[in-house]
Amino acid sequence: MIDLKLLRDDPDRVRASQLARGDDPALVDALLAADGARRAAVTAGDQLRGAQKEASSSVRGASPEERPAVLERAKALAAQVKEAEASQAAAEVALRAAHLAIPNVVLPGVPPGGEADFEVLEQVGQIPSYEFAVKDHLEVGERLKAIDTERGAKVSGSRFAFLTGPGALLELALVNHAMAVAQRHGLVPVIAPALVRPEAMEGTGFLGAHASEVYKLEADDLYLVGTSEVPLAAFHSDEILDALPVRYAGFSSCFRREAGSHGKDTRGIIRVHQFDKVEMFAFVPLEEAEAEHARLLELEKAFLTDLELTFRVIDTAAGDLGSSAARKFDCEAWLPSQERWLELTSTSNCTDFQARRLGIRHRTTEGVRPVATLNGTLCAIGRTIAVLLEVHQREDGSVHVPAALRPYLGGVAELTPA
RNA sequence: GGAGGGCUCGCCUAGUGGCCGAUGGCGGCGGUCUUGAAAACCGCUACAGGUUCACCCCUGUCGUGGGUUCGAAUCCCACGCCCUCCGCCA
Repeated sequence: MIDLKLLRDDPDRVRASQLARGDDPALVDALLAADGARRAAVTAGDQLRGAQKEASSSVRGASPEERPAVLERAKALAAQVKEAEASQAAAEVALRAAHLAIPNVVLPGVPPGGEADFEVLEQVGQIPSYEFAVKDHLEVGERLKAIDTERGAKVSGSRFAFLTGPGALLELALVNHAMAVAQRHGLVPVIAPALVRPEAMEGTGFLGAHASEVYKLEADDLYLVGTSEVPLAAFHSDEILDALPVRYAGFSSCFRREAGSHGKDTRGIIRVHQFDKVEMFAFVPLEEAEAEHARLLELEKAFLTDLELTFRVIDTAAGDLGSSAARKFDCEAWLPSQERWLELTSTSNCTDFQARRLGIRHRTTEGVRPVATLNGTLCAIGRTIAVLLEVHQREDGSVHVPAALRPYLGGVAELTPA
């Protein structure tokens, strides 16, 4: 939810943000109108309630003669209060609906436009070249007996895979390395629930435009999370935090319906319904959000560098931001088999948008204020394995293991087909 | 799945129709005292909304929603959540 004070003070900024995202600026005016209507309803209700309160407390002191008249007056006011409360409730509902319709206000500097309008900030490493015909990650993985998509499909359907042998060990190594890095930088390791209540899902903004991406367990009114951002954000919901910053690194399985991506990335494990991920999450004062965002990006870059991958960093365009994000940086690694960049990590500055919905605040000298929330991928494991297998493959089918991962793999320097 | 118990201000707790936004303790903050600290004593100590430059003031909030009533933390109904015991179970 955006800050209504900002909207009142500077509606043009919100309109400009809507335009940059390619969303309807008229929604901003609808929200302004709903806000005004609610305020009028609240004021009217407060006055009536005050009068009614006075009337009912005068009932006790009334003499027997005047009692019937006083009671009559109090009753009449009670009826009016009831009406006023009904219209106040209606105004609140209308305001909330209008409020939820507006995504976060983008930060200055975010490129306007859609998915293709990102800005490349930097490239780390050289695009690798190979003196043999590169295989894609599935072929490499199958020869290593690390990935089994056929049995994944047999057991669970399309877009499911088994990680076996070296594949499974690689996952554990990546998790361990990610958690070690996280701890070294002061993030608290967390194993998060993958099933959450509707409030958590809604509060993080995943039930809006992307609701069809989400698995829901109807019988239990629970959702399967698509990222541990959801449980990590909701971890402190309805709390007033004493000391900031608070930083976590959460591990969980992630579930995505991939409803709108038929025919896209169908091969291998680049786009599957279930994968595991280590996600960073930070709660900081609003003024420190941008600095924290830079910090999360640095951690992501360092992690990819540890894995000896080539990647570029992009500043995502406004229209490609999630509804909660005010700015988003993606790290995209080079995928040799397709000779293209593939998103491996993503870090979003959600400013106070999620915190407002989730009721996460902290005390400042000016009072209790919503915090800023930020998230960032430390390691999306399945996709990272896919890229590692491709980038570090050799002609003989073996795969070079980056030095950073060796301690977690019994010291081996390469994976070889059995 | 079966049977009970409970949800009040950061934590614990008092409170069975108007004098309750709500008692007391702990914790926290400020002050007195002290070279400093502790102890003791005094004071302050929820959030949201409306109005306001600000103070004041007004309104709402005792798990949530509804009902009864002139008036509800207190009575009624529904729901949610937490806990305990039994059963089952990684």
